[in-house]
Amino acid sequence: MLKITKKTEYALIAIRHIEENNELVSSNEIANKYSIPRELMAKTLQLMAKAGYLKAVKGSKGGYKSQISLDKISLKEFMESIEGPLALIDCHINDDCSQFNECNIKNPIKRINNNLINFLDNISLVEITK
Amino acid sequence: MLKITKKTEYALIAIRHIEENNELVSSNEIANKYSIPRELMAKTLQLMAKAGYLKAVKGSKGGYKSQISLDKISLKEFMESIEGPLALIDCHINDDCSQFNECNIKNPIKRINNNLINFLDNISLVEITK
DNA sequence: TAATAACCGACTAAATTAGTCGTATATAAA
DNA sequence: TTTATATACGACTAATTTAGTCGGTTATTA
Repeated sequence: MLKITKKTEYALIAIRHIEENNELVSSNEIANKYSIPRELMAKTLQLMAKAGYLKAVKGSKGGYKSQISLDKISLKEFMESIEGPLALIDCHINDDCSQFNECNIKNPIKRINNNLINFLDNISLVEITK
Repeated sequence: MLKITKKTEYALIAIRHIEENNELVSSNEIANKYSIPRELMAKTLQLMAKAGYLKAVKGSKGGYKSQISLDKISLKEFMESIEGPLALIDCHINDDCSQFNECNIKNPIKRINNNLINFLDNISLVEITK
């Protein structure tokens, strides 16, 4: 409960590592250094590149470099671009809960959810490098 | 990611319902009203009784009643008594992460985790009834 | 042309969460 | 004293989500 996924965890490890390297860093390099499964690290980096956080360079001697300032991205934004919308319970995202009408906690939970989102939105990615 | 479980969700629904009823409320009653699986609701209520939040009365005409003031319990405390310790990632709880030594985000995540726990600890259960 | 790297989708495995079942015990009421 | 209804509890299965793997493609450097 309330866990972040490995994918997000690996993404954070990668972004910090890349941020602290001026040169291109390959997926393999990161996977080895932090004992992360090769393919999974690769996939995650591809996601990050797609989201615009990283610049990818193909081919031998290729790799990734950072394309953002960490202080401009919030943890909320970063996580959502990797995992999709965040919410404590599903009905906050897709509205199709069969129990919805009778639910007596939907409003309170929504309020708490918003506060949580807000909490994450106020944490900048720079925090990860400290 | 970052979801609360159904068990916790059902527990919150139940505690609010019970709180708004002076009389004994049975597991079946709650399960029916909110379309929650009978057995699961029962199990969850038993957990809450064990944790001391509810008083259980056995037998026909039995059921549960509240044994706490919601304003004295935090959401963190309530959730943990149902699900066990909260943490964004496992190494905060059990320390046995094989990647631990090289991990470059362990401290930042721990800090963020503590803030999150703190956030939940500052929300009282009364919030659920508003 | 060989080696290395990103790219991508489909797939399998593992873990967690959700829900079920059977059985025991307690109590009220017919 | 029997029936109905309730909590109590552990073992089990099902469903969903998360984690990880595999095969094949394109791009670039040496």
